Parts: sequence; structure tokens; C-alpha cells
Amino acid sequence: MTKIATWNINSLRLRVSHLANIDADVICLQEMKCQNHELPVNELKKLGFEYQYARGEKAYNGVGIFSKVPLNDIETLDFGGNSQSRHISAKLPNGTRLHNFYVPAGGDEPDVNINLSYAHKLKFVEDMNAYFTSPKDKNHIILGDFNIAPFEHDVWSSRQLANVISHTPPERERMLSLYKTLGWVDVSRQFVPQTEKCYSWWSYRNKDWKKSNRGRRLDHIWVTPNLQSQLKSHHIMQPARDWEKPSDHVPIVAEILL
DNA sequence: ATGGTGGAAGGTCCA
Repeated sequence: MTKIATWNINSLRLRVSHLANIDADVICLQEMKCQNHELPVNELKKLGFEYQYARGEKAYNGVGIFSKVPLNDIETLDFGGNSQSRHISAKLPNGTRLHNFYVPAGGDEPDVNINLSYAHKLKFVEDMNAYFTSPKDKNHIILGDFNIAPFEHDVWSSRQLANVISHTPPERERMLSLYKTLGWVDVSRQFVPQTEKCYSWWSYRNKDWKKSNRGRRLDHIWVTPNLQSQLKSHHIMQPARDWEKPSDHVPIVAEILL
């Protein structure tokens, strides 16, 4: 049984101690916001994450896979085509390739003609689509901060967010197109019915995130169909949003028989 | 309609 976690930590150096609260064998982080030589290597080792595969970047972005067991065949790819640190993958001991993604947020204005960030986000997902249309490996887990809430009950109000980046039709269409490439299984929706609200992110800009509960499901774990029957449990760590100096995202942990 | 908060950097950008 392997427990795999994903979390947009929004600064690894600031929140590394919170990782002690996550019960996982492999933790995939996004928005580490540090360079590789600035990683808190020893703190991570003390938590049991002896094997550290990071693709850092100064101040922004940054993805890493931190594991209690050795992984191999590390690969970093340039989805979106601007060399930001938004993807890293590794092979798990059974040969499944684990991809950690940090999809661009895309800015505020949902118009590709005036907002280059939004255009970049759409291209990023199109590149993911192309990659998984003819992947070189067979079995995959993809996870991370996809910055898209694809379904109606992945946001607090689908109608009010219809023109808000993270839930616009062009993003949702591209994500569903990606979803069809390999017949992906959306792990969270295996455990939480599609008719129920389900969130992994609450804005810092809400006075009381729990009371207003205007969340979005931006973080995802998808597996290829061969792993569907191997899924054992799934946990969105909502209490993490109340940790001291919280990230605006909470960790998601999936337990999979690999 | 607006601004609300947070992290890192560093005289702002991105989320």
C-alpha cells in the first residue's frame, strides 16, 4: 500500500514543518518558491523523506517529489513552453510514472488577446493533452495543482464563476479533453459523488474561509484505468486550511495498492 | 464595482 500526497505548499521553507502532519510515503509539492540549493534538505530527511527530487526556481513556481522510498527515471518537461518549473515526474518502484504538475493560474482577465497568462495556461493544458495522447509509458498517476475546477460542484457557484479563471469554458473543455486521453480516473470523485460540493482551495481573501466556504477544487489526483481497482482510500485534509500560517490549498492523500 | 490577503523579493510580481 502506498500513500501519495499532493499539496500546493506556497513556500516550502516557510511550511516545511507542516509536512509532519501528512501521513504519506510520497509527497508531491507545488509552489515551493525556492531554488534547489535552498531546499530544507535536512528537515525533509528528518521527516523520513530521504529521497528528494526537486525542480526549484527563484521566488516562483517550483515542484518537487519527496519520497521515503527511492524513485527512478526522473524527468522534467517544459509544458507551456516557457521553461518555468511546473512539471517533474518519476517512476515508482512498480513502474508507474508519477507526474507532479503545477498548471499556471492564468491571471484575472479571461481573454487570450489581452491576458498572456491565460493564453499560456490554455497552451499548457493543450501540451498536457498532446503528451498523454501518445505517452511513452503505459501506467501513470498525474496529480498536482491543476488550477482548474472542471465540474459544477467543484466550485461554490458554477454560475457566478462561469467567467472566472479556473472555471471558464475553455479551461474546462481542455481539461475534459485531457481527461479522455487515457481514460483517466479522477480519484477524488471516486470517493466524493459528483453531486456533492468538493473543494481543495479557499482564497486568502475571505475573512472567514470556513463560514463563507467559497472554495474550489483546484488540486487533483488522476490515475490510469489499470489502477482504479487498486484505490483504497482518499483524504482531502480540510483542517490544514486552519494550520498556523496556512497555505490556501490543502493536501490530498490517496492510498493505492501498487 | 471594488478590494480583499499572502509569499518572496527588494524599490513589485504573482497568486
